[in-house]
Amino acid sequence: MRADDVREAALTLFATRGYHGTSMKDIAAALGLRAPSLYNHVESKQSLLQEIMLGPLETLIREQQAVLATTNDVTEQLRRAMEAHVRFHTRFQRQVRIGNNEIANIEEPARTHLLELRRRYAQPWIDLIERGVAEGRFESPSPHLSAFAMIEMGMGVSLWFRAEGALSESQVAYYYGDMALRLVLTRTGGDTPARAGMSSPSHA
Amino acid sequence: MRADDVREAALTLFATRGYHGTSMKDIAAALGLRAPSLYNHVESKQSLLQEIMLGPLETLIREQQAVLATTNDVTEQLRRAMEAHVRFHTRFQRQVRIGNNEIANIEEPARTHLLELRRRYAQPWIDLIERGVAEGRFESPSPHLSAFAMIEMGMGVSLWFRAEGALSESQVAYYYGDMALRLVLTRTGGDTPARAGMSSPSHA
DNA sequence: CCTACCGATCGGTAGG
DNA sequence: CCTACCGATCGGTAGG
Repeated sequence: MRADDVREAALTLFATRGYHGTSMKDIAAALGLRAPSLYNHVESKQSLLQEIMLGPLETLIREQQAVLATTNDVTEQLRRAMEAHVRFHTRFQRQVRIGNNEIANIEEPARTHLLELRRRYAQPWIDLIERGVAEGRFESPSPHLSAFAMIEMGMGVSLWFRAEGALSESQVAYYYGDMALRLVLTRTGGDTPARAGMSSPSHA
Repeated sequence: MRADDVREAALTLFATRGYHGTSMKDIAAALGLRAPSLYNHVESKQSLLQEIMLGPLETLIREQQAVLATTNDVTEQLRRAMEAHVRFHTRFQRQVRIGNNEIANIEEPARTHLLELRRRYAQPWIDLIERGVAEGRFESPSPHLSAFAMIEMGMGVSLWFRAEGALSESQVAYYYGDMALRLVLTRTGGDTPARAGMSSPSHA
């Protein structure tokens, strides 16, 4: 029995029953243990929640930084940022659900830290759109709103994506990448790249 | 003291502290009462949650039906559906938060009913996009995904909208209406209407 | 509308 | 890893 096993059990239970709807006894039972035994591996129920909520968000931010460094073309950066965003939300569905639903239940100072990490993740989207507008490639009455719309749109994938479903992770990622560009690309610009659609992704 | 006062107090507390994070004692205290007195007005804590989660969703569906009946033009229907969607999400922010965060805590059979109402709300979006594609006005590799993207995008408004903010409810609604069209309008179509932008809305 | 009270459950500790 | 146990809190009822 490792601490990660406890976290994994807590992850599934928190995601399906909610934080307060899950007891330490429930988590222990999922592992074939009694509740007090969990305290040999984790500090508290609250610390489990904080690790589940903060860890994946830090991963998401790292992945964003990595993907933005792969090109300087603002259009392609936006496309790849959305693809990475969507891939994350297909892979960490339980964590995203907890991250969104349990904000009221994460205690300070972790809560403030979480909201700060969220802002830190959103900022590059805003910057990207503002730069695209400055370069005349994008149009947006409010880069803030456009960024929020894109982020929220992609988070929704975590609500319905199924690995066994009709669309693969990559197909969904390409589709959302296209949609992000649709939201801001100038309609008359001769530089608008051909849209990939889902049957002919522009890159692997 | 009316039952509505109890619901209103529960609404604010559930939205900020979560369902299980709010006790009947908390709700009573917000009204200057003791917990047992609440049972003269409401049946149970769970019934409060169910009313808060189901009532607004029924309102949303009614408003959707009304707005779709105002025109037969599929483009204009989509625009107005998104505007109504966004207006709802600026006006019922607390209810939307509870509706999204407490799905694990609403008991059967209300939970199944809630999910059924959600499907019933999503279906006209899908139908609309499919019809637009059939008419050659929209393009979408998957009307389902396009619909989910639009719905989720608009729901995000409930997370950040502030009545005292820089943008009015109408400005945000127009902006999101434009974005919905951007997601599906054919780019070469001569029938694409001029976009309103936020400074010159196309209609009041 | 209140006080008094109920059984159940909670997160967590003691001690081995 | 367990049993035994703690104080606290919960939703709800009795009875007036």
